Amino acid sequence: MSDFPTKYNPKLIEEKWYEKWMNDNLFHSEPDDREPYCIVIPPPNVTGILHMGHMLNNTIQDVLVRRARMQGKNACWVPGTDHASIATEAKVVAKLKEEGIDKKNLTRDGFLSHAWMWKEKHGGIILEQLKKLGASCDWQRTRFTMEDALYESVIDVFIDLYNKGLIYRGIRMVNWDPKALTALSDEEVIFKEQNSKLYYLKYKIEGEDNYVIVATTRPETILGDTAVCVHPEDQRYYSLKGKNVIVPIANRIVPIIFDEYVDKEFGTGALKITPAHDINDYALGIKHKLDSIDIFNDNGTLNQFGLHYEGMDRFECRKKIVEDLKEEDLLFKEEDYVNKIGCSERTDAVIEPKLSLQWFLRMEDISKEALRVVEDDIIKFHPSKFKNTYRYWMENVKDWCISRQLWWGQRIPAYHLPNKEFVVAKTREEALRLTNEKFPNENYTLNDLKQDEDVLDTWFSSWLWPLSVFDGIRYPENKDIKYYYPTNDLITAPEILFFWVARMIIAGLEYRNEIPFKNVYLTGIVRDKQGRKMSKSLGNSPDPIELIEHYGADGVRVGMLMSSPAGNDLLFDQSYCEQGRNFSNKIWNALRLVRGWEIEDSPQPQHSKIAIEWFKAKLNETLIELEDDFAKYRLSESLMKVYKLIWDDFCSWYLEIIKPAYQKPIDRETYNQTILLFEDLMKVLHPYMPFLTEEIYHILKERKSNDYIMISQLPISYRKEGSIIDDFSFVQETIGAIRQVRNEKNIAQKIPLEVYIKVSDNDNKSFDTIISKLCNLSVLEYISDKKDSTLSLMVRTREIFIPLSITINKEDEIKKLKEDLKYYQGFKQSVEKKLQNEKFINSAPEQIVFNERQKLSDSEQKILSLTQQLKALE
RNA sequence: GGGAGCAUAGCUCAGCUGGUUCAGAGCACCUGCCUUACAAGCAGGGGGUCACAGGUUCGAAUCCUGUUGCUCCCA
Repeated sequence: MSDFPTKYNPKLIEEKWYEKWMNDNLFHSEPDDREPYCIVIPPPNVTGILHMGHMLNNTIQDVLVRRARMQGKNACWVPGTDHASIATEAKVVAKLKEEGIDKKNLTRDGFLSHAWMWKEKHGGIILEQLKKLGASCDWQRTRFTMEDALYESVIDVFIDLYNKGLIYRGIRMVNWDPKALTALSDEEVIFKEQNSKLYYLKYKIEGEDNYVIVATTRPETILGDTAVCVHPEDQRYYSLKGKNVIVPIANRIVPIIFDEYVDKEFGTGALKITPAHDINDYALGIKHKLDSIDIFNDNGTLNQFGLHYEGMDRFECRKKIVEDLKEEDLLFKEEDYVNKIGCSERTDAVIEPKLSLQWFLRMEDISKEALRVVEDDIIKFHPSKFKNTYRYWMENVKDWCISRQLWWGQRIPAYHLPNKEFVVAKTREEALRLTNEKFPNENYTLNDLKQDEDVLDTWFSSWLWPLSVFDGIRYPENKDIKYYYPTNDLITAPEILFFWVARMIIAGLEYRNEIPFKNVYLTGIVRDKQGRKMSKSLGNSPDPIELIEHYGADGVRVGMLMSSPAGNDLLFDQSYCEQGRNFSNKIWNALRLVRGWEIEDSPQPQHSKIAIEWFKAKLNETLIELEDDFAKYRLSESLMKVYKLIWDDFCSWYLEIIKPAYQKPIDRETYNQTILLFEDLMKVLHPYMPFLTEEIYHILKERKSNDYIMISQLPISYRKEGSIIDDFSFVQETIGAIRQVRNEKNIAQKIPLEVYIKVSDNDNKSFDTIISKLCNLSVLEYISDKKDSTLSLMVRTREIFIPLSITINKEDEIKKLKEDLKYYQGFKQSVEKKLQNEKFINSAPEQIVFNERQKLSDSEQKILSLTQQLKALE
């Protein structure tokens, strides 16, 4: 006992076991003839550090993987990171800047070597932190989206899709990040509410003294205006048909066009059209064949079309142009206005819609099958409500802009030729061959080929993740991909349902004609107690590593799981971790109790025998319920069931029953059985609390050096039979009722009580020794008559009498009995009413009617006995 | 503006195809206990017009309609 402190200390234990598991290579998986169970990790960003979202996400994955492993499956959890082109490039640029190096002065290769150095130094942080959490990833399979095999896979896919005619190059309005100097996808733009101003500008009508007033939030873009648009049915502007207006400051003459797109209610009902700088204007520009004047440089300053504002930043220019407009009396008025502004997810710069030449993937056709497999539940979403969101996106899918104007990423394998044409090929040599095939008369040489400067969107790597981690793109017949693919479960956040999940489904179907995973478990967002999203800027996120230090990884895992029913946001509070830690301690102390017993070869007491029988049934019942919970991905409920099985059923009931008197030995049979039950409990708990359970597993018994709980088999459930669980719950109610008497009458546990039970036809006396033991009874007898001057109580329909040495308050007892009587009389009446209703008798199922009859007879019996008790008292 | 979802105890949530698992769990709270595994504990207890208003039904937290409030997604 001296080796076992009263408080469980996770620190050393967790380090010890993780190291042993690693040394014995228990996380590693190779294809064999067992059923595979595979999860690929959602690759965390290589720039990141572990946050609470990762903790939740990876705890769930580890629970699923560990459980599968203990079910005898060949479990494989593939870890890795993605290269996060924009975020990483931004970090590297910033770091170089600190060192006085400007990216512009570096060559592409020079910059990339800095980026790789940065990656080597910082890229593995999250993965190392996951080890502290207990994650049983197959670290030998760790992948990175920029490593050679995965890089090549991305390039192969690009070439293949290009050759299939699915990738094209085109001018489009893209979301331009003027800080990162790259295009962003729609999903990388965050709309934020902002207080701004609505300016009302005067556009003079050509040849008249009149003007049209146009409202805009972006007066600086007037320099790119090529029309003013009004609604064709707007009476205010009927007279303007066929006329032109003069753009203020630019003094350009532009037409007034009519289109139903315009909202008559907004502003003045007249809209300025700037096709180069607004997505809607762009569409109108095409429709009405307007010119498109781009007034910005890539970095958000004005170009030569910005006239005398050239070189000025767009926001500076806005201020200046408003002043100038005022001066020229072209500003009619300005008013406060709240609108939503698109900002870069990574750099927070205000997005500039910009026309540019980009690479796109045609999405419409390849999305169809990906929608169907989710609609038909071939891939199941948990919770299923996300099917709606998925459908909406897939039915309105837009072409995917896959190029980024960066260096850190897979460089687009397209080679531009002096004749403005290009070829797509894996190598420069191959490109030249293609070129000469295509343009045999030009006699181009290698020096004429210029590779595209852009890299591919990071998601264009991640969408291959379930394939590329097994090298399934380059070698589709290799044994890993054939064995592990399709993977089983994907655990991720709903925010990236489209970014990532949908695209993985598309890629899987395209390249293996098979779904990439069977289930998608969508976790909630981790929020603080006030419901705010946890973020670095708010500083409301606890440091996960500190949490682990404080509560133990097991405690934190329990805390995360307890607070997170599937798909719900999780209002995280450290008290959940505290609950997890307390649970560790509870189990630890149960171990201390059991290990402290001295064993003796004596006959097994009856109460222990029954307790073992009951607890086995209870364990079995829980195993069955857990199977159902896991089938439905209800992890927090499953954990709660194990929690209660251990805390309530095992500790509070089972151990209290079999516990020998102080300093008395326990019989060998009960002891052995208890060790086995304890071991089973630890196995069931292991997926949730891997460290504590491994430790206890080894304290319960001497083990061989290669015997670990993490690779043991989960207890297997059998068909439920017998009524011991129901019988025992009646016993629990009885004990509870007697304890309540003790509590109310303030009788200490050490004072023995006498209890008399009124005989009935179906008394089951086999649990009586348990009642006597747990209630500390000196007498437990069955009597045929009621006992006078005793306290009486009812458990279900059984009457119990307890003689008390202290005087009982007659008045109180009568009052209580009368209240009970009134309740049961009312209850009986309502049941009778139901039974007298012919429609009920005719239309309700037989079982329901039978139940009602049962209720009636039970209540009658209660009323009878209550009446008798009252009579005896009065 | 379009779409989706949610509303049950102080908090976080279960509650399946309407009917004894029908009002439940954990935490928090209250009372009494330092009982010899555990005060990070033990025993017991209180607490909800199931958002509101209608409807369907023999019967509604559960199905339908509307109202209110909140959340998310898209524009």
